[in-house]
Amino acid sequence: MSQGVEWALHTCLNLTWLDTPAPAGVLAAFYELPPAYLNKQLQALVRAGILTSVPGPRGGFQLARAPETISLLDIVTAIEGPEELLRCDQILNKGPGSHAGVDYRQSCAFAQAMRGADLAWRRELAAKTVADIRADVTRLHPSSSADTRARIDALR
Amino acid sequence: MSQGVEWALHTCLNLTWLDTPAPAGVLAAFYELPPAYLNKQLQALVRAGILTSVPGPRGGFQLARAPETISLLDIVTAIEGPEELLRCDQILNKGPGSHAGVDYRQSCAFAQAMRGADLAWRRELAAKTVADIRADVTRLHPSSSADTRARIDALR
DNA sequence: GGTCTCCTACTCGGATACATAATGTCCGAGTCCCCACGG
DNA sequence: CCGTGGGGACTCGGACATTATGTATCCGAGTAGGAGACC
Repeated sequence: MSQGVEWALHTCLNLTWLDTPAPAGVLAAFYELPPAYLNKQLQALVRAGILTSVPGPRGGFQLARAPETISLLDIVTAIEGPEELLRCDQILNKGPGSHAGVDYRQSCAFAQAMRGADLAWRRELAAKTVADIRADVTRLHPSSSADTRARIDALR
Repeated sequence: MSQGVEWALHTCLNLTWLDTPAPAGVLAAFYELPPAYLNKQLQALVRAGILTSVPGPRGGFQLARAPETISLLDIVTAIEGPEELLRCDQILNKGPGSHAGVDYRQSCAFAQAMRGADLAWRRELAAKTVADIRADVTRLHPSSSADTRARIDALR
């Protein structure tokens, strides 16, 4: 799975502490990431409606909606795309009892099982929001909010 | 996720109908797959202890143990490797409050959440065995056993 | 002093290279089967 | 007729190309902000 997912998750969390846009360069410097490449990932989050971008000076990225409404699944699908974990190519079509017009994504027993596992995975990810993570972090490290804001301002 | 997983799943199911080894070429022709590449995937299943291979004429691959003891997870991990879906690179180490000696695979809230989803996925896959799939298929298509055996023999 | 204009610096956004892993192919080592030969 | 040895064909196994995907980079379009000139 793409490494950009991890970057996107942490960056979204960092953005929850802020109330003004932060440029991609600053967000990248936070974890010493390649700035242009993080920018690319953030663009995907913008397309998914998770972030909004403002160009020009004092511009950057910020959350498009409340952290409570952003699930981890939203971020993962924004980066990785909507395809399920195992893309079923319906090789049964090439098999012996292949009837044209049959959708083996539905009838194939393996596809059903894999889809079930895929749904379980997505259910877990959909249940956890960025706000939940922020609450967990705040509980363990109450200074995170101030620390993050300070560091962002220092890099700005 | 690698396409070889789908091939391995269906091939293992086909092998449950047989009691003699089947060569990779025959198993590949069953679904019109590239023979040498399927061979490569089957080698991984052998290394994982799911199949056994016998060389020479009348040789090929066969199940190493009862289908009831082969879970879908076994096959997936044999092909894809044991890594979890999202490999956490601990980018927090580069962050502000990074304390050396802390394993962020454990403490990072995102890593925990992703690990939970990963476990849910694996639990689903581990619960379903090749024998379960075979039972499902037999229920819907009782002729599958004879059909598969006949086709394998025809290709042999 | 206030206001308008222009210019500069800064940002995102997409088009462009590079690296890595998945996919696909090929040939060699080992093994079994079959057949011919000898007893 | 039966046992035995050798040749041939078949199989896996790993080493070698090729393609696709993820990773990384660069430059252009657009915008806000500020400096300077003019009223």
